[in-house]
Amino acid sequence: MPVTLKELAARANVHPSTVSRVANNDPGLRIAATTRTRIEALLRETEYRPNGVARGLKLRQTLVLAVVIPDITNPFFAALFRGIEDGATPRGYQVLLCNTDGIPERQRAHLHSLAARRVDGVILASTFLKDPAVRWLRHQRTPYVLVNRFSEEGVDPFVGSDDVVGATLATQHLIGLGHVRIGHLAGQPTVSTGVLRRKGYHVALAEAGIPADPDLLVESGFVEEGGAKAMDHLLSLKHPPTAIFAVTDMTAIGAYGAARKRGMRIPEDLAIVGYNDIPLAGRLIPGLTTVHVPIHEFGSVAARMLLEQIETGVLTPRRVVFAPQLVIRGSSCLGADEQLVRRPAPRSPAE
Amino acid sequence: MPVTLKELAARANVHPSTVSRVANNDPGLRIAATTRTRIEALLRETEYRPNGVARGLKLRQTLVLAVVIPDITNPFFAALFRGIEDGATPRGYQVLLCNTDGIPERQRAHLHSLAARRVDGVILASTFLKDPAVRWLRHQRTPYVLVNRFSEEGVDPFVGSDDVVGATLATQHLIGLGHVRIGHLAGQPTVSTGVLRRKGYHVALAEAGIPADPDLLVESGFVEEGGAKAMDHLLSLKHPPTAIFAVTDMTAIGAYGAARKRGMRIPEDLAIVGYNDIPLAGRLIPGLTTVHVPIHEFGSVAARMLLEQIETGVLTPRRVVFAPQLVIRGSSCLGADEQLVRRPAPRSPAE
DNA sequence: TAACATAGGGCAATCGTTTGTTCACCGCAA
DNA sequence: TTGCGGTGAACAAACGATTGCCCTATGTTA
Repeated sequence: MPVTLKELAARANVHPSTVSRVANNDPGLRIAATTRTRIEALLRETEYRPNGVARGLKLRQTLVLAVVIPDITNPFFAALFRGIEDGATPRGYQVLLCNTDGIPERQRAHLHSLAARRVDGVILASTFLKDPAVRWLRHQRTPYVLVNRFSEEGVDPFVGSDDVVGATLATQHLIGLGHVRIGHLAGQPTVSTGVLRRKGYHVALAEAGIPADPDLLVESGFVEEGGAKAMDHLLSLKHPPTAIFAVTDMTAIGAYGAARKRGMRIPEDLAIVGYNDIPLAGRLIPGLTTVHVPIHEFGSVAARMLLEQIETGVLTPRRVVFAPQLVIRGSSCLGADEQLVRRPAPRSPAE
Repeated sequence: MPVTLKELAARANVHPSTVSRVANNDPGLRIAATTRTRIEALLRETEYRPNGVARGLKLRQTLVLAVVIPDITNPFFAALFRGIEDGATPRGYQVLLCNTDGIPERQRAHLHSLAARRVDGVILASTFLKDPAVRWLRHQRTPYVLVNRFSEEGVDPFVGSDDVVGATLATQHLIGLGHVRIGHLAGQPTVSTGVLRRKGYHVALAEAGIPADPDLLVESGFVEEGGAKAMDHLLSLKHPPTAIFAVTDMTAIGAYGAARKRGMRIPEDLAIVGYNDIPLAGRLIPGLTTVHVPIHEFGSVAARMLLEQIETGVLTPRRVVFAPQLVIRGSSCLGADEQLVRRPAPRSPAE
């Protein structure tokens, strides 16, 4: 059992409050040098560390943050988490991780537990558009930051990338390669990234004067299996696409599988572009052309924004939006795997 | 601000303790039906949930577990974490995730914070042999379970696989394919998995009457970069190996890269076998032959063992050891990617 | 000599729950 | 009237720390 203030006080023959003040280095404390050293020796000897639970009760802060995501086995979220932890740990916070599998009920249940635990703040990366969970957080006055997806434009603290720009970049790249029948493995329209990347896809087509064939846009969701199914459907069309923009790298990986099963070569028979540039993307064969976003930085910036909120007590709906960059690899251009990177004027974190 | 017992008591015109008993459904409570319904209505209306911090202080349990691992972006640990969470959440626990990057000092720092927070238990997957951190946990009487790696044989609660058997299986497979110069990308001798897989490798060689060439065993550590470097070194030998057993799938992936840089074909010029069967292994091209272990189950079993310890208060050094299985894919045999699995009498979780 | 600083700590309330014990009241039997 | 048992709740003491205020010596100043 760890030692308590009371025990130390008894051993040093002083009042617990005195030990506490010494331990916390209370600046206004007047104390005899001998008493102080006696107490300090005791503190070191017993390796006293105040009970965090009691401290949390009194001080109304737990030094715990929570991260709510769909699934940590998705490399995107793993990298994101590292960023968050790297931002939080140096400031004395530790981080609870909650997986929801994208199920609203699980998200709700986690958030309720977290609130009961009085975590100091929450980082949410599994938000839907108009998400009631976010409204609830706002209403509870729990500090929070949304990452990657937002719930309502401009209302919540948010860090992510400019999805429209990124998707446009990706689609333009395929157009530039001469593709005309470009398919989109799309995210759900209930999620901001789904909507915005879809929009970017359409913007690029329109700018190039290519009519958008509705048959070429199919909803795949954000993970591998959905990507495989959707791709399979596209490839069974009478006029299948020659290129694909996938809403997510994981979706693109699903597409790889589906294409290969039909004996198609990438990129010769089918060019593929993803989104996020997860570490895995560069390891695929061929490498996956994708839209790079600074995932780790998403996390560390989100953590810092959250801590700022917590420490100042002000909830500004600040938005940090990174400019995405296209990373060209072999999945779109034959032989591009010597990693040529085209950067669209990397405007630094906006506003 | 969430509502407190005191406020509810005032609104219901009863004493806080009464509200508490109603909320907790105290079986020994004698109360007028009308009072009870009045309080229950209030509880529902305000969505009262007791302050977990206060509760934790009083009850001496936080309903928080902690997981200490090297790095969540390693797919092995991501899968492990999911297993743990899936085991813990249904019982009302949430889980703190701590990354150490394998640095003892960070592990120590995390464990100290966790102890101060009074987490109910710790799952450690980043243990060294004779790890002082483990001794410290034992000494603190913090419930804990070691996963994948152990610190001292038979002393700690542990869940993992039989590393010697797994490594033997992997090496025998390569021998069976006719390889004689078989290299090993080895883990550090300071870690149980490093030692035991090395041992399995030697056992298989010895059984086959193949003399172990010390030049063919190089320490690579458990992650990609080390694997690449070590592989590169092996390939620069006068008599390079024709086959490799890598201590870990990530190490094997590093080896893929190094081999490819030299223009070698897998498996024609170099056969590779890994360990763990992370999800990524099956997606590589060619698929990675590897030793399958039930990662997710490691996690859920560890969580259940930990909860049992917590709830019963007894720390039995129970060991759950799974029998590993060889999964043959294209990285060792040309054309094996139709996923043939050889199972060595899957003896179920041993004592 | 009385008033007053100052040094050196002690006191006690508080954070929000839980839980063993006590208490007031009522009806009923002796 | 007294005593007793049962109801229906209130009381109060924790859990371990923090912090504003108070108290007692001792020395200093007027």
